[in-house]
Amino acid sequence: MSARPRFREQFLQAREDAIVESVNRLLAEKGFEAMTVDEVVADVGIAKASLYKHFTSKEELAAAAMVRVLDRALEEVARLRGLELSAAARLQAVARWAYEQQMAGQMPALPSQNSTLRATLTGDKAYMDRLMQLSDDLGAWIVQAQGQGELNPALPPELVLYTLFARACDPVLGVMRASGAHTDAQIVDWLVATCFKGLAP
Amino acid sequence: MSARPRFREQFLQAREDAIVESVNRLLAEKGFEAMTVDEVVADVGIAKASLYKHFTSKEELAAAAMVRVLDRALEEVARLRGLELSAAARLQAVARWAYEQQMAGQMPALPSQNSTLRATLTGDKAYMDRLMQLSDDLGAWIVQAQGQGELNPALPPELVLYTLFARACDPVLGVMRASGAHTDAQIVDWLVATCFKGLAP
DNA sequence: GTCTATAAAGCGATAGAC
DNA sequence: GTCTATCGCTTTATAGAC
Repeated sequence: MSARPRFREQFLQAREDAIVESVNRLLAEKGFEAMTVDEVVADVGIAKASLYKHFTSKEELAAAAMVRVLDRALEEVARLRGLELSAAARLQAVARWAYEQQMAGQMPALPSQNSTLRATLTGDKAYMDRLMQLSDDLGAWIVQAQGQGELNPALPPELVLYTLFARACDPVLGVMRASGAHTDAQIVDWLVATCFKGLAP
Repeated sequence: MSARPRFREQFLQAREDAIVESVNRLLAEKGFEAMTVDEVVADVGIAKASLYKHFTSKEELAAAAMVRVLDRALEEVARLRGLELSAAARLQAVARWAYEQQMAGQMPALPSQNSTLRATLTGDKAYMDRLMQLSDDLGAWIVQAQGQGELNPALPPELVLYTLFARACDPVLGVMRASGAHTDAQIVDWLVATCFKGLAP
């Protein structure tokens, strides 16, 4: 009911975007447990109480960051849908995209064990909607690729899907980059190849 | 300089073993950050101050658990060396062993980001000795398998090694088991196959 | 060496003034 | 809505009696 709601809304939206972007980066850098709310507010340059007017808990911060990355993943999926590629080639492109995001420090990493975080995520409609949308999109490509003999049909589609999700946070990338012996592009190439063709020749 | 040192030593050794076994299980179950020292002492049935007479920090607890699992891995490697198998078959057997350990809740999971933990581990001679021994053993098999054309020679041996270490904590196993749709043995088979042959047919 | 009790510090979350 | 200041809880680690 304010006199000039749109200006105010835009300002608040921009601030929320800045918060989520910072959270995204910190989650990619140190993970959920190691990231503190104090770090986030210091990075954004606001007071902690102000942050808690936008997000009611640390878990909701992580959920917002996940919504952001899922939106970008869905954008990439939509872009790939417009290209003339086989289903397997599209899945490979998605995997490559995920590795490149991780290489750029843009892939938030969440612990799979934390129960309160899981509860917040599963209760977040925005997150669950996007997660299911992405799973459906990739699942269709997986089944299609298996039918075309480009993906092992003996593997359950869910296992392929979970494997792709897991490889998006593959710790091997960080270790290989830390060794400093190879270029980022070379590492990504190897990881994509290992994911789809394995370690065998 | 006690009057009956051997009895006392044996008792203390048994208590330390009980502590490390509990830590190993808790690390496999909830990870380093979520595991609290209070949980450990409650599980073992001793007072917290008593635990700190054996181990001077939570990080050292994790290091002791890692030494334990590395010892078991080295035992498995020694066992495999006695069998008539190709280098690639031995690596595959090691991967299978690691997945089975994880399935049994015996594979401790450490965060790769925690810096104080990393500092303790790299400063722990018992841990570093075993880690380097295992890396050398597996590295020899990797180079051998690549020379025999059973492993992709285009991949740097270090990438293969890190991949095997990473798959030992592969989160895909936990998600697949949670779905409850497949047997443990079937899941392990799929994961080993995916690791070496990839998602492609 | 083991215990009870407590110190010391970090962190998530909030109260209340503006 | 934003700020400062602080609460309340958890957790690691230790002091001191036995």
